[in-house]
Amino acid sequence: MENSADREGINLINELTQGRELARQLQIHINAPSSTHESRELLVHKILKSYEKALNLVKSNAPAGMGETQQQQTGATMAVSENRSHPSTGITFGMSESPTSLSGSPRSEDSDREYRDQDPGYASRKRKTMPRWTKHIQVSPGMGLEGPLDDGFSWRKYGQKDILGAKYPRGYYRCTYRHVQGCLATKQVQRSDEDPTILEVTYRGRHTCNQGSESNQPSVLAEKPESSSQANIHQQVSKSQQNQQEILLNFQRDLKVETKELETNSPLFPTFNFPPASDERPDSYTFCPNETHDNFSGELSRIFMPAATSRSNDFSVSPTHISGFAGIQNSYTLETEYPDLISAATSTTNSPTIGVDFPFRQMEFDPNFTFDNTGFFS
DNA sequence: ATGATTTGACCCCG
DNA sequence: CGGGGTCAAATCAT
Repeated sequence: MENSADREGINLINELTQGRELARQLQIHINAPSSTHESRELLVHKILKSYEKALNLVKSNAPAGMGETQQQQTGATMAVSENRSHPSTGITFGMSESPTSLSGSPRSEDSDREYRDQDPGYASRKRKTMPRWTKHIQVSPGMGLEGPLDDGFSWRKYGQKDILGAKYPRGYYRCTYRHVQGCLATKQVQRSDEDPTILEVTYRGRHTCNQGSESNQPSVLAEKPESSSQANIHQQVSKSQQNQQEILLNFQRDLKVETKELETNSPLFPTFNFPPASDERPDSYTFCPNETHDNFSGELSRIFMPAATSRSNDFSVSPTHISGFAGIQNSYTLETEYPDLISAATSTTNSPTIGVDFPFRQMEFDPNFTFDNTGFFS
């Protein structure tokens, strides 16, 4: 059993380190002509969130009586003011800790209760490695696309629950093909109580069903045109999702080779960003390395820079050329809260690698997943 | 009739 | 013990 104090201390350091790194990136962004408004906003959002987390960590150790600042995704509210038909999304990618959400409460996920009976070890392990990331989706008030908004996959609602401290209930969705194809992907949709036009969509698990797998045809998805109540948006997204899934799979496969190089410094990870490509190929994966992980970046660039975008020091993000999904900017931020892995890494004598390989080896990436060019360590 | 949603109960975990 | 997540029967929609 680990003392939680150590763990929180590490997390605190991580948060602060990430905040610093994000601020640096923001600085670069400010000077970079290629930087977009959205990406900067996103960085601000992440910085704020990082500090919120850090504050929470401090508060948890501090004597009671300190004011409770509301933790909410301020920056996610970055309304894409220029176009209201362009809902914006800010995505946080995490795996063992809930992002600063409206509830603020820790979550426990057990989507596989059934399996656990037969194979507890398997189930719990699988659950722990289940990736989780959150999008903050802003929907325009007038539009009907909310709730289970169509992200290229078909979901089936299996529950709804009032969350403590949240105005609106949280909806639970699982992949429609869960039982047919054993796809364990789930998502939760929580409307922000501050701004009801913001949906916090937390995805969990990778789609193993066909809708996100290997078919590259333009119209693969939704063999089931359900959800007549909600606006069915164009679903070509899934194509790029499939692509990205493959790429990401390659990504994690290749990555574990390089992890040894990363033990040098603070556990910062490079981040990257590629917009949800409109069509078959996401044509610009932009990947932004951190200063400390150049070899990492080299490795990544090999994988993530299919085309001309090989300027590994550039932060060029082009979230503008989105299509398919009503212009939603998909920027996913990897969050690495992995206390277990950290404590494991730090306590192990012969492997000082700060769990660097964790996110890519154990995490399964989702097809509708895009990296962002901000530090994804939190 | 079939499949999705609703909704209260149940389970697990912190 | 309480909150969050899931199950599953009842209900609704197509």
